Amino acid sequence: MSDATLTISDRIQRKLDDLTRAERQLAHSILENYPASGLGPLSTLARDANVSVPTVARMVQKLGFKGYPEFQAELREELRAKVKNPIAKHDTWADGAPSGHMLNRFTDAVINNIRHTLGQIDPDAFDAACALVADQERRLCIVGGRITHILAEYLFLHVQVIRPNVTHIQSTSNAWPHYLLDTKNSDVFVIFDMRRYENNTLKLAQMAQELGAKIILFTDQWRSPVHQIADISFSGRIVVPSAWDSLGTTLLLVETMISSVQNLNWDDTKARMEELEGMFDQTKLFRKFT
Amino acid sequence: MSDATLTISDRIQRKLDDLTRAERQLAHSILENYPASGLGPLSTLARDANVSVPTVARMVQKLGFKGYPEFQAELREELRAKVKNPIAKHDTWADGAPSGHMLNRFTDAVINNIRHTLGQIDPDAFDAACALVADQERRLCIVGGRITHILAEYLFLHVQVIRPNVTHIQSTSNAWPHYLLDTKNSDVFVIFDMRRYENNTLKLAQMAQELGAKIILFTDQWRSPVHQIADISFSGRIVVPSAWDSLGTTLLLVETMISSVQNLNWDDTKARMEELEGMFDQTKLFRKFT
DNA sequence: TCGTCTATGATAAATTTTTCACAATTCTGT
DNA sequence: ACAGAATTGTGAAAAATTTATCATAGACGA
Repeated sequence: MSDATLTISDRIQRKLDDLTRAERQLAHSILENYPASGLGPLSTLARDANVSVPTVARMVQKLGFKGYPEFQAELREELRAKVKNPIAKHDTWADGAPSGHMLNRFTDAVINNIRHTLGQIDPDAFDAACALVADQERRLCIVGGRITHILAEYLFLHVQVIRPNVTHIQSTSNAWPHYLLDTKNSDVFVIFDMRRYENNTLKLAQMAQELGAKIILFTDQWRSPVHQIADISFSGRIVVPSAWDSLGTTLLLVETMISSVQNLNWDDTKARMEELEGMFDQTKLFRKFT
Repeated sequence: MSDATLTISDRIQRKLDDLTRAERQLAHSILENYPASGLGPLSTLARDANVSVPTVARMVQKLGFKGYPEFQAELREELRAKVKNPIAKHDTWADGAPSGHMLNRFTDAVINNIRHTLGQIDPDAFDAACALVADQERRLCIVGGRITHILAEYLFLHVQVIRPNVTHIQSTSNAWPHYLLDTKNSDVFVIFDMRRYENNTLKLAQMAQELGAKIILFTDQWRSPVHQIADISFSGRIVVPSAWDSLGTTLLLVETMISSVQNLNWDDTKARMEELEGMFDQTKLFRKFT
């Protein structure tokens, strides 16, 4: 194995026998809580290990680095790689396609987005949002923009089955002021607003807020201005190798929300689904078999 | 929650709204590969985020640290604590939520679906499908059902920018027979049909095929009957812990297709996008800043 | 016991990094 | 369109960290 693939920890252990007493003492101190201690100033490291400053400098050179900063840079690089690692494990997603194939590049990006987004989500806020959406006492308005209206509609189509009193508004249409007429302060607005934030969406959100409605926002990592007035907001990463953004992460959040809301209202949902099934049967919309 | 128990990542996110543009840019850069980037020199961090050196210093103070070194010290402390903790962090996606939380269960399922689906996709078929969709000589019809029409519309909204001569049909509407009137045998139909396969969709597909059109199908793992007559079909896994199915995997495929098609037609796409931008500017639909 | 050689640490010099003060720019509200 | 405020960047000064030089202590063999 070449040096490039060895971690610094490995390199230290391999060299351990060639080191002098003070250096070994230092080495053990580094490994003690690795890699944090190596990322601080040289002098701190020396003090913690009870060795002199030059000892640290010398050992770092013995390990093959030009100087302490170079040693630190590699430690950071190692940390960076380690944090990324759980995804990188799957080198290629579509077997048989080169790793540079769009299928693999895109999937990588989406998984990355998901990891990032989920890591930053506050589960309590998420639960609170689900509870609001599930609350049948409140009227629910779902709002989407030029592209995001498809997420709004997706959420609408499902929540509609779970509970009554749900509306889907497209902020890009000019019909939305009508919906605000009846807004009460118990109402809940779920708003989707992603890059190329829309003026209409912001206005609608402001008016809804002034009327006392609760606002739940789904936006991207750069955050729609609606964020300022939203009660709860979720920002999903949307960067992919494309001229456009990805809705993948946000869809995941929406689907999870649907599932949670369904659980909160399960008794009702079950009854409503059965009823719906019956009606679908009559329309002959779906195939009965295969 | 006191500052002591908050991670720096949390603190950055909490402050995000109080930050200025450059500072937010920096904040995202720090979170991008956290915590490695914050452990390097201030100047490197500034360069990576494309902001000036004092901007970094100022933000760090806004976060409540006396200076950059103190900020770094706490980052290291955080890393130290995290490494010491024997908890398998990669077990869960949403830190702070129990592994049984819906967020984690759902994400697990979706990632699993993606892995499964991508593993079975034939890249050549995928490329062939993209080439068909990109071919401007052919008329393109995009067809969706009761739920899947949102994917159809999503694809439509994007392909519409990339190339002319695209139509979106909802098989559940009763207007679709009209679209078949002009079908030529060079036409391409992209059809979405997932569980609760729809009678109308099948009929539409059959008629299109009889008229000589090419058919590309997106379906689920159990495969819509349209599969029998489709030229190319992709089946995505859709099982999640919910009473409903997930469109996540299929959305991934659609977005990847959009990106590939965009690349195939890049010269045209670029020109069309610029034109579209100009038109959007005139509508004042989108916000110019923030 | 002495001399030599290596290991170690103290100190000073050099370099890098951080902070500060101020000017240029951008944004906001009238 | 303008004035005032806020934001951002430039360059210099201050502080720190790292590196180099050198002296001392200890180990080992003669």
